[in-house]
This record gives sequence, structure tokens and C-alpha cells, in this order.
Amino acid sequence: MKLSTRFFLRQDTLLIARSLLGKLLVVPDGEGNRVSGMIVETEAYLGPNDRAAHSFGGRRTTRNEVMYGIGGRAYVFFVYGMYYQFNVVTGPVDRPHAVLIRAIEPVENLELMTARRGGLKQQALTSGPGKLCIALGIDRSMNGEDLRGERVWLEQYKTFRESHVSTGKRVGIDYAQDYIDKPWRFWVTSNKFVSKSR
DNA sequence: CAAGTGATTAGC
DNA sequence: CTAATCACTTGC
Repeated sequence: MKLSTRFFLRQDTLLIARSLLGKLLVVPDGEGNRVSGMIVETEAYLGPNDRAAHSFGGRRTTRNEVMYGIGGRAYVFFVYGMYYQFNVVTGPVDRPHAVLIRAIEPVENLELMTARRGGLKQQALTSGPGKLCIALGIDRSMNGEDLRGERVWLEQYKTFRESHVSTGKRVGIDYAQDYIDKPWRFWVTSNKFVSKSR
């Protein structure tokens, strides 16, 4: 069953980032087959007050516009000339927070994911934000997509106790000054699909 | 470890 | 208009 809109409207984006661990991210292919993976790593981006966020200081551009919309939609952006990143927008209108999905563990339709990733070994399939978008077929056409729709959504799958969850600093935000060390990254402890820190 | 890649942004 | 940047990945 798809996650309710209420889930994405909780006040605390950090709590949402934490509770997304164990949820299933589902992106059907064009032919009615489910392709999915369990979320094992996330990062919270806390809007205007977070120097690492695209919406820092109230920055509002064509790219990050959906961050300013209602929670429960996809924020997909393109970076480094090659990769897409999939985020979930949280909170009410005009509170531009989002949670980046950094890694998933493949669950349904491994064959298709492997083919899309060029036949790499299993562990490399979805262990990073750009990799999982390739494996799931996520691109810019899903930016702004409602997560209650038919193109991409989240489902309850597993629950992890606090003792199985780790937190630490976010990856690839060296420009974020005093926000570099905020422990706003969450992952399933010792899960082998969690991305490598750089 | 460094190149690759091009959309996006800020600054003029 | 132009130049710099970038919430990354891969292959050397």
C-alpha cells in the first residue's frame, strides 16, 4: 500500500528521513512490471536554514521549484552532466525541505536493473544516488510527480530498530561550511548497498 | 585518484 | 552573454 500524504507532511524532516529506511521505492517499467528496492540510505536537506540545500537562503529557481510545493512529490534534478538524483519533498507549501534517497537494496526485477546498469555486479547496482536512478529508470520527467500516482511511489516494507540505524555527515557538500558536519545522513548499519563515503 | 559531462546558476 | 559550479561515477 502506498504511503499516505500525511507521512510526508510531518513537521520533522529528519524524522521522515530516518523513517524512510526500510520503505520500498517502486518505479514500474513501461509494461506494468514492478521494479523496486528497499531504501537503505537517506539524507535530509532542511531548506532555507541549511547551507547544503538547494533552497538555502530562500533560493527559488526553475530547478528547485518543486521543493516549494506540497510534500509528497518527487524532486528530481540533474547533476555533473550525467546523473539524476531522486528526492522526496516534505512538509507544507513554502517550506522547501527534501530527503535525498542515496541507496536502495534491489528487491523486484533485478534482471532489468542489471541490464540498465550494464551488467555490473550486484552490489554496484544501486549503491549511490545516481546509480539507483539508472537502475530504476528515474529521469527528469518524474520531477514534480505526485507519489500517490502511478509512475513512482513508496510502500511500507521493513522496519529497522534504532540499534540498526547509523547517522553521520552528508556526502559531497564540501561547500556547506558550518553545515558540513550536521549528522543528517541516515543508513541501515552494515547494509552492503549503502554508498561509500568520499 | 582524476577525468568526464552538460544543465544550471550567478554575475556581469 | 559567459564562466564556474556541481547533493556523482567510473576506470585508470
